[in-house]
Amino acid sequence: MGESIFGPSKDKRKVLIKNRNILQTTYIPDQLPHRENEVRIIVEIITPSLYKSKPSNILITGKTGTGKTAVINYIGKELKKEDPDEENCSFIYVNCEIVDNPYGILFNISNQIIKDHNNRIPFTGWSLDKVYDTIIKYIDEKEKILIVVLDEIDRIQQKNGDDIFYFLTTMNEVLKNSKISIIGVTNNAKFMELLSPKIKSRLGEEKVVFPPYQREQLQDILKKRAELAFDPDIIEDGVIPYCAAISAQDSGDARKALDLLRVSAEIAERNGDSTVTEAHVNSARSRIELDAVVEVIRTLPPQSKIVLMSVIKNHEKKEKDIAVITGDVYTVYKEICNILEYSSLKEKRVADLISELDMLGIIHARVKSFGRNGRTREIELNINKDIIDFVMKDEIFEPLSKYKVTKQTKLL
DNA sequence: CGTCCACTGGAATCAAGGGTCT
DNA sequence: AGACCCTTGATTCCAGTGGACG
Repeated sequence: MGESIFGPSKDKRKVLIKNRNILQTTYIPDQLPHRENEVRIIVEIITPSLYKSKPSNILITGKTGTGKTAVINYIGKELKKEDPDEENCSFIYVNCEIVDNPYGILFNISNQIIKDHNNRIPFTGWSLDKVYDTIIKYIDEKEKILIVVLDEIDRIQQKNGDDIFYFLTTMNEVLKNSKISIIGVTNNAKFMELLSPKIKSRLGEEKVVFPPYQREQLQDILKKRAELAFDPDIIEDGVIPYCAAISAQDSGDARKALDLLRVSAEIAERNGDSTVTEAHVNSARSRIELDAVVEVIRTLPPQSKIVLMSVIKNHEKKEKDIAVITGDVYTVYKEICNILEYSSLKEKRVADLISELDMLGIIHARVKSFGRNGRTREIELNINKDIIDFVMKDEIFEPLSKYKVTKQTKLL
């Protein structure tokens, strides 16, 4: 038998994680420590659905990683246990981060209810009215309560206004035998303020706020998961408190804490170490940050990459204390498009792309008035040298290797 | 104090690409 | 085949604006 190229790597690698699933963020544990209170409140509100009467709509808010999604899915699972054949109520979960347009939402909801394949709603092609009518008809026949969870609900609002909420909340006025109640989930505390008053009062009949986890609570959560995922003595003593402390410091995010632990263990595995130490946590910490940004940039559409590149080029050339502004970015942007033989977008669109990059946290762009010199955005980079290098290495920029910003841009 | 710059921010509109329905 | 529908990305239009300068 020949030597496998995987041989050395396999020899070196020790399996430290006994059960990988448990450390994934999608895993729903059987119990959610320190969220008993929230579970109880929500369960109390939606219990009527088991008796075919409509629960109030709920709006759940809380920062990322405070267990909102976990709690709601957990409750969904338990609800299904109480009513296995969905005689009285159905629980429907839609993640609006993934489907964020009205048609998509209705499509998603309907096809979780409609079981027979012939009556399914096509994923595009119909008018919204038709989809709406079909759903209404279908669920009214079922004579039951529908609990629709809209996770990351602020995403829809952001892109499409509140038309869809109007659709959804007025369904009850048309429905005779069934009712629908909505659970909105968001990490944007100001989400409510963006809604029209009518929708606001409907959607927010009940409100539940998830507080961030405290350090001890995070520690507890991690410990419970670690017991399931690892054999004893794999994780060194200080590691879990350390992970908890780090995550508690920045906003009590349990997802981050879990990621930290998982990545630490993965790094240890790859190194061939037999335990997970605080040193691993430290390297995990920077790895996670780096990976996240790199991933965002890698998947950027080409035009956004070019805009980002022109921001970078502007900063390379810029003189001390002189701001890079939208106009500068646009002139360089056009030159780059020329060299790359890409068609260039108009000013407005590029300005919008700049805003998007800002929202992704890759750049800082805040509006500032320069008096006589107008009012525009002052643009700064928010990524470090390594990541800039990564951007430069992107294959679409190949023809750019010799290029330097030569033209004097406006403010220089 | 008023002017006036270089945009911003929002809305309306268009074009292309995914479809269904008759 | 032709009429419609929805979404996305881009363009066009336009009123509005913070503050340095005169």
